[in-house]
Amino acid sequence: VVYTSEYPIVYVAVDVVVLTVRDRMLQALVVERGGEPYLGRLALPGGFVGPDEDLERAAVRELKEETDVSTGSVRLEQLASYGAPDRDPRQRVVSVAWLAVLPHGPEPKGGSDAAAAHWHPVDWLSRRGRLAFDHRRILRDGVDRARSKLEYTDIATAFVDPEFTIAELREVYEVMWAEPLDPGNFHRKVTGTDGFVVRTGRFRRPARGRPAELFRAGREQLSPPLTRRSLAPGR
Amino acid sequence: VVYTSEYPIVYVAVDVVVLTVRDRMLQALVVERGGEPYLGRLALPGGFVGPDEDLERAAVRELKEETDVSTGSVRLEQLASYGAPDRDPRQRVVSVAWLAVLPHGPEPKGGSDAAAAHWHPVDWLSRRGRLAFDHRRILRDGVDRARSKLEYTDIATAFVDPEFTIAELREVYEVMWAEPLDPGNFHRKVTGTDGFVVRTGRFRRPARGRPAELFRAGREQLSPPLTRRSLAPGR
DNA sequence: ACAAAAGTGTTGAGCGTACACCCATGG
DNA sequence: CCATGGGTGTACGCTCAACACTTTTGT
Repeated sequence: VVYTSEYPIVYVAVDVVVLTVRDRMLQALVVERGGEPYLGRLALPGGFVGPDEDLERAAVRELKEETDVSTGSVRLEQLASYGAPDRDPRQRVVSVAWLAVLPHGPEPKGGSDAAAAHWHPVDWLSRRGRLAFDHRRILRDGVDRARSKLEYTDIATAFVDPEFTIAELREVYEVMWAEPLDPGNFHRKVTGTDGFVVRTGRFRRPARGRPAELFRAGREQLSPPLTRRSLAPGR
Repeated sequence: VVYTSEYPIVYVAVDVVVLTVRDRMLQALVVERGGEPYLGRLALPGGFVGPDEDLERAAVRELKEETDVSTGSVRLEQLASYGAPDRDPRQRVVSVAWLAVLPHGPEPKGGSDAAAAHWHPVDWLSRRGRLAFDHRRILRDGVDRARSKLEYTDIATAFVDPEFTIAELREVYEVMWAEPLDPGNFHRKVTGTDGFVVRTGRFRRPARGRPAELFRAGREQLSPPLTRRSLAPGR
């Protein structure tokens, strides 16, 4: 089938910045490109939008094709669109980028594929990792967005399991902001911020020490926010 | 000329939410549609992206075609992209929306055109104004963005002239948040927030009362932010 | 002199940082 | 018993909302 248009053709794609915390590092999901251009380079998962496909649905589909994550546990949010005329050497492509946050970095699908997806630390990707297209920029924008949303939304709860301890939540903030937080003050602040977390009454036994209470995520917008200034001041 | 593609064709457009404060009201620039679909309805200024045109450049071009504003005094920021398959009844169109903020709502160009642009209060547009396509949603997203950016950026300075008084800046906040602010505390907060505003040493005489010092905009990011909570609490 | 708007002083309340301390478990 | 991590108590310092007050103009 050949499609025709009286206007110049612009392709529309989606790319997804998929973030997780593994081994106390912020990591992102990338695939190795199996074709030109940028053959063999790392790239964000993504692809073209289907003819009658909603943009968000396309992002979900691309994400599912790379991981085994169930849709329910993914939080997808639109980041921005990237449309520099020369961002793809083949033809004009405008890409709508999305941010997804997963708990615990599940193993990606089909590890034997040529285009297998892998987790890599964001620090490494943005320094030594030579990403295809403008994906380094997109990754940076996604990380910046997640980092700032920690303050005024419950996005941190998307990095942990549905039931989590306050210490697990604290680890997310510590990794994202790359600084240690006072455990006591963090606990008080999180449990004291209106509907941020909800007690379950159940507990989990850590390797050592007193059992920690399990919580579930509450409302999405935090007020007052958990400012970085207030959680990680001088030190 | 006819262009061909082996993939389904998606058109890429830009739409611009242009905001200003006039007559103590937040107003937006809209055009009356001169063709189908939505003939005669109000719509955000916008149009298709040129074949080798950057997205931001397309937004600037559309804005210039409707107003006489010089590029320098416009602040453009990407809002989001809208791509529901049925958002345009003719064909698949993905629109990249932008936010622009102007001082004082200059008169739009070519007031005699059928597709003349006009300022309308945002309140009216979002209630009684029946906007074309999903532009009501885009307008709301743009207003929400501007409103929240008042707290942690200097976006308010884009609503006033390059040299402005603190009272003019306060009017922007009062209109955007729809609540009166304490003049004294506002003055202290703004002048005390590190590089937000810079004294010029010059003054302006108001109709009545003591002359007000003129300031210029300083750095873009505010720290600490001017929180709405702290500026407009109980009352 | 008075009204009006700009701008400064002041104070009590509340928040948050730092750190001490207690709690509950495993070894 | 000790070590370890979970969680609470507490006090000093800082911010800031409220509002009184001073400054500088036009009429």
